[in-house]
Amino acid sequence: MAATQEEPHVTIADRIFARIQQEIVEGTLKPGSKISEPELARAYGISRGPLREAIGRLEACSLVVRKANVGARVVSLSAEQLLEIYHVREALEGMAARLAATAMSDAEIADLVALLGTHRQQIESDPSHGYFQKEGDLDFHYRIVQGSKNSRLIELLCNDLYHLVRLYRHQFGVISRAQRALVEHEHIVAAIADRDGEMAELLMRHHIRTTRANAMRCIAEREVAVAN
Amino acid sequence: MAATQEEPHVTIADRIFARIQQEIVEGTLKPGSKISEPELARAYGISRGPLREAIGRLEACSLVVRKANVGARVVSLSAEQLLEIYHVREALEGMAARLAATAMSDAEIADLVALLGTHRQQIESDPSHGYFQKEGDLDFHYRIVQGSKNSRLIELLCNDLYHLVRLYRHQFGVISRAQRALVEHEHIVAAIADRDGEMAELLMRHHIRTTRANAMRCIAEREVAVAN
DNA sequence: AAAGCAGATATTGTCGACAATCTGACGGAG
DNA sequence: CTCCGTCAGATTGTCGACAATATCTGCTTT
Repeated sequence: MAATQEEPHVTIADRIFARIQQEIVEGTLKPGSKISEPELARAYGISRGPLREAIGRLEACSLVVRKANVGARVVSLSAEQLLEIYHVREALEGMAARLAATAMSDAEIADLVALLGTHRQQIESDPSHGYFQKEGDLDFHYRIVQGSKNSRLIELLCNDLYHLVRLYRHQFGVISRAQRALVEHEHIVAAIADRDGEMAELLMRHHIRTTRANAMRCIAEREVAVAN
Repeated sequence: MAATQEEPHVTIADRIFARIQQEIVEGTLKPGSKISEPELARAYGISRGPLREAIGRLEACSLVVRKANVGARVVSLSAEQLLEIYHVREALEGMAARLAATAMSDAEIADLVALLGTHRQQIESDPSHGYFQKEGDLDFHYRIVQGSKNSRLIELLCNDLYHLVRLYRHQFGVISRAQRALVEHEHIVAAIADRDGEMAELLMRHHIRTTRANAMRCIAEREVAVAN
């Protein structure tokens, strides 16, 4: 007996859901494009039953929007909707940081410090940073949320919002400010290591507000570029 | 043309979803009880297809939990899970109050003041308060969230979390402290009327923390009562 | 020529049936 | 007597087909 391992018994709907989710997040299925049930069912060699269930779950994490008798389309985020998401992120991740400050074990905090160490190394060796830091940034936030030990918070952020975040990073070409973000990450971890939840929340919220401002600036620049 | 009225074209799955949701929240379907697909399909005179879709949506707002090849059961909240929900509520509703302080119109604020007036009247005329204030409390929170004008916040709180809140109020017999809650509500509205988002958030978070403490106390008392 | 209507086509919503899996009972071995 | 394997019943997962609705095409009308 390896452990109390509960085989989740993966179903077709599970596989299709994960697959379409990945294709949406990575941009293979572009925002605004139609999700045709017969077409996808043929493409994946499955029936429409499991496919519809998968689409339902995608709708639940707002990766697709569906209208009755019309069909589903990949979500296309407007700048306003993105702002709304950032407000939710600020609230939820702030709380996550606060909880993590008391819920994380010393070992987990040490791991987090080590992670930031590799990020710093990565940035100093390659100042052009670019792609890595994007995922590295999410990796950091992911760990903080996990550290809160609040299952509902974890599900909301890791299963829903982060996919949306990754999606819009593809949709709008948001470039992350790696060095400044890393410094802010280090401050947050320092507060958690101090077991100062109040400070961790304040720093996290400030960090996300800053990230939001950066994203909004990128989008505004992109829009004038498109207008030309 | 009456207006830009978009007929949402209600489907069977929509009706069944709303119906089961109501039965769960109101306690007709008790926590932990099994959701049998053949049984409910016969009871409602529909096929298993729309019913399964409805169950999927109920799972998305965590009113039921489902295991593959086993089935779905009405969610049964533990005290720990309830605590987690309160942390999420504190974060989200705090943000909602902050946003409402700048997003609500003067007319909406006036309506809110009027609502609290009726609550005060109700309480002073009937100090035993009891049932009414429960729904009155949710009504207040509901309006604040709507006032944030943040559609994602509105959906998270009004479509998901509030149903869970109403459910656990039935599951555990939590009695609300009407007078103190009303005073706190009035302070929050005062901050919103002052357009002081920072203060509105602080007061709302404090209010929810107090509510949480009250709920936890009620549950603890109930558990010793059950133990006897 | 543009707008509006009618029919054809395709897609979504719904249904009943079949296959895979879980649950519980029965019987036998230790 | 307890524990394990086997089998029957029921339930969930999946499939293909039918009905209801939306979309597109082409024609008529002003």
